[in-house]
Amino acid sequence: MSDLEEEYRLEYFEENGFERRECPECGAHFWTRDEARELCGEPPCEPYGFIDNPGFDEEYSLEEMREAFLSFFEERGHERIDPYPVAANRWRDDVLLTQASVYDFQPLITSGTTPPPANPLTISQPCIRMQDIDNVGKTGRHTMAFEMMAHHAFNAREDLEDPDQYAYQGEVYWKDQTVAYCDELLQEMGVDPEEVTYIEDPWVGGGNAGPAIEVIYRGLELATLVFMSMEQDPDGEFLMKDGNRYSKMDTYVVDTGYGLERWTWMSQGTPTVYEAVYPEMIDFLTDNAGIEHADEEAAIVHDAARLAGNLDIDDVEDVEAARGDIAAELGVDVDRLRELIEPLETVYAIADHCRTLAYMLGDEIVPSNVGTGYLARMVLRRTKRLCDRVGVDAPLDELVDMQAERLGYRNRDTVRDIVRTEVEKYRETLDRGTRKVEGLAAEYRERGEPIPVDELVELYDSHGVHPDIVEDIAAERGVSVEVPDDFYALVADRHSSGEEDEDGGTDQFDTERFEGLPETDRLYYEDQERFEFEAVVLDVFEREDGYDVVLDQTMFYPEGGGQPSDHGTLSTDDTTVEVTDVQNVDGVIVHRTDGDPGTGEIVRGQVDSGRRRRLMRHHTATHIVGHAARQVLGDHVRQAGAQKYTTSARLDVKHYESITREEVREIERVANDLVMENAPVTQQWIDRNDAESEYGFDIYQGGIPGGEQIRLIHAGTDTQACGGTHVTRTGDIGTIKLLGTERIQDGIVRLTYAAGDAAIEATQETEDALYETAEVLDVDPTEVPETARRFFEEWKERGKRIEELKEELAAVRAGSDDAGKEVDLDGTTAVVRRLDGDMDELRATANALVEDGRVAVLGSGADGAQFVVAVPEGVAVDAGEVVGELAGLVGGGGGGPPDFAQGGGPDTDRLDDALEEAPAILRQVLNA
RNA sequence: GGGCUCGUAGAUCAGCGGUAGAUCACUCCCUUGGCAUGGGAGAGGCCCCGGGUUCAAAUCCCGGCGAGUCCA
Repeated sequence: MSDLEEEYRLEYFEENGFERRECPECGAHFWTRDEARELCGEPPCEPYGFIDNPGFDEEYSLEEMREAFLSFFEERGHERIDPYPVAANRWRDDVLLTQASVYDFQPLITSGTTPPPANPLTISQPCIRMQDIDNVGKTGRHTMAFEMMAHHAFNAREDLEDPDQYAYQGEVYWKDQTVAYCDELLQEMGVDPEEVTYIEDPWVGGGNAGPAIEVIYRGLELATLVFMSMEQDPDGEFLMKDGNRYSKMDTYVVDTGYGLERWTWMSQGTPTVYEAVYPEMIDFLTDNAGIEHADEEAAIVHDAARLAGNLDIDDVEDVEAARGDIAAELGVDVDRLRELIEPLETVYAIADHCRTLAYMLGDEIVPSNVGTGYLARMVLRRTKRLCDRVGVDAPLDELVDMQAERLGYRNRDTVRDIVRTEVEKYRETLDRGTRKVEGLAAEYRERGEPIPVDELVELYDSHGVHPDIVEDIAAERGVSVEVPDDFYALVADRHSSGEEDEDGGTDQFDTERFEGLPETDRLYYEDQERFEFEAVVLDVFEREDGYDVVLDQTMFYPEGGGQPSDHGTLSTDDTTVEVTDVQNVDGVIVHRTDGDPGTGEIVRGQVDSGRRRRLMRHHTATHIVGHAARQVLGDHVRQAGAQKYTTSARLDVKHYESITREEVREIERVANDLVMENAPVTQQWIDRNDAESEYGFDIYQGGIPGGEQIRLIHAGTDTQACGGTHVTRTGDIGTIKLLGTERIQDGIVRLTYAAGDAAIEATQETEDALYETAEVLDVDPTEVPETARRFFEEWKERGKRIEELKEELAAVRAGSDDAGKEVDLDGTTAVVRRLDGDMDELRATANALVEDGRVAVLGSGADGAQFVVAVPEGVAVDAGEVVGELAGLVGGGGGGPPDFAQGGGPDTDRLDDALEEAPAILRQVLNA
């Protein structure tokens, strides 16, 4: 076991007169040139030393600092790399957002599977950390959006037996050079090297670990230098702070992080980081919200911010606790201080949130109720709330656009459109919620009770209404609300009730069996128009209901990329077996068959070409529909999933609104234009980094493949990384017919379409339905809508007329005395009558009789035996009881309120008997 | 990916096994010199769709479609 101490004994430290010290306050070990230094330099051991006293020779804006950093490393042999999107889920599925520059290179590059885009490289990577959201604006130093400036070097051990197993070889540079660069950069900024401390602080994360150094200057952590070189290993030599053991890896990576905002802040020495990073926006917002401070007030605010920076505040509770101390020190009342500072804190948060939104939406995240889209929506709504609270009335899309412009995004119109759409949606949600709360408030005021907690939870969880909003609205109506401290825990409880289902991925292929076999040669990439081949049977595995056949090469496409597998046959001279499924198991292609062709045999393979051609058309059509949708709806349209069949295909795309009929027609038109262009569809194997730099991240519509070489499909101007089989020219698709759109979740729209003969079939089906309808209506197909409308209107008219006639009929019946039996009940007349109509007629007749002041007992045998009993006001007969008795006689039941009841039963034969009994039942009930 | 809520008149919603309702908007009449308003009358419903349970379903159950919301 080792505690890594050796790892920090750098030659650079030795040669430059550094000494290793232990901080008496916090116990951390650190390196310094200053012989007199005792403390590590980091808060809380030491306060900030740069507020009102900038730490660099010159002031830098955000943009200037970014440029200074990147060119510094460029001049020292690093290639400058464009930043990656903040939506990290685009290239990895374990996280949603980019939170550090090294995220760009995980996991494929850090593990050595894929070469880096350059080595060494430098980058300024936008990052978003949602976990700091509550602190933003308040602590003076937390931001949700930030850029992590970095230089990275990817190294592999030089003593490896097989260096080519990794995508990069040898050492570029390691710890000494990394610290030397950092030191040099600081000095170039005008920093006195005696003031800098390098604190030992081992790093652990995501299964990797390594020594790391925090770079502290005037109380501010300016950089972290991480030397990622270990991986988790139960038998490892190193025990790290997470309690796990780690061992050295063959690859080791220089992972540095220099906070752009902090460097900018250091150069300006403003009280908070926000004033250094967003000066224009803060001016705009305070002006817009009408926040003005007299000189004396401004001085208080300034001093309070400076003091806050010196305190150990890392979250919101600390801020509240610290506020009292600060007020005391300034000799100001704490409430007055809060009154002065809170609006500013809100403004700071708005500026930061707008930058966050600019990154998110600029990088084409579409707000939604799932995934990164949900995070974007949350930030947006929070920002809107903050604006409302502090009185900023500038439209949110304008505020976000200010940041988007500054960050150089080109899709600003779409971003604004999305923000407007979202603000409108939020307004509707708020309106709905407000009405709901008002209703509840009225209800509970009546009862004189506070609104209970479960209603609060329901309002938040199901309707998105925050408890504070409920409190506000309820207070206006004089109803109290108690929000429990564990409110969010209660919400969480509602989510954990369901059992987690785990169906361990019923892997129908036992992958271990194929491990010893060589990867199958994939002939289907060589010629996508050939469907016959010869191959040698390498092995055959018997299964419960068939066989798994492995060949040396195959033309059969295995299921993948949303394209189902090929079907067909394998034949020897003696036998022919059917191929019903094909899967790729780590490069070994497995054919599921109904017979055993014989190991070692040479087989002729025949792919079902009709099926394959249909799948190819649908696959190429999928690329084209995606391309067309992007053109019609905007650049943010991105594939969220796709599946191809022989008769149709579907493509799920991210979009923030539902698609209109006009847009469908336009997409269809653009797609078919591409088909008619008859452009060649070509495949290209290319180095992944070349592909990315030439075509951008948008080639990864269907997910990110591994490996150094990736396969691109070019269809006209559309380029995508894709492993599927495609037609040779777009014209081979024949035609593309959109069959429908459907919103499968908020922010994702599904397009369903058919290509080629499948398109014709689908169209014919639709036409058949129309023609058949036209025939039934006996009109021309073009007149169907008008006729249907007319028929529907007439149908409604008739329904109403029938109702009226029934009423009239009932009145007439009630007035006539030719049928039925009259019974006297203590002076009230009861009419017992059989009347074979439906329930409506019985009810109407009964009502008419009641109008006359008579009790009605009506029975019908029209649909089973049915009764209606109605009683005028003031007569002591319970209609429900009477019906209950009568219905019992026909084998059913019934009931209702005392003045009007219905019932019935299946024994129609006994209806008359039951009516015979009615007078007796009436008297019995009357006497009861 | 999971949880929860909601689809009833043009709009907002109530009703939650037993005769489909309220408010606003709409039409007409009255009050007024006119308007705001006030009084009265009327029209307007495949109670989202499809199954099931029941004597009886807007109401309960299942499935679908549509919308909203919270969490990972």
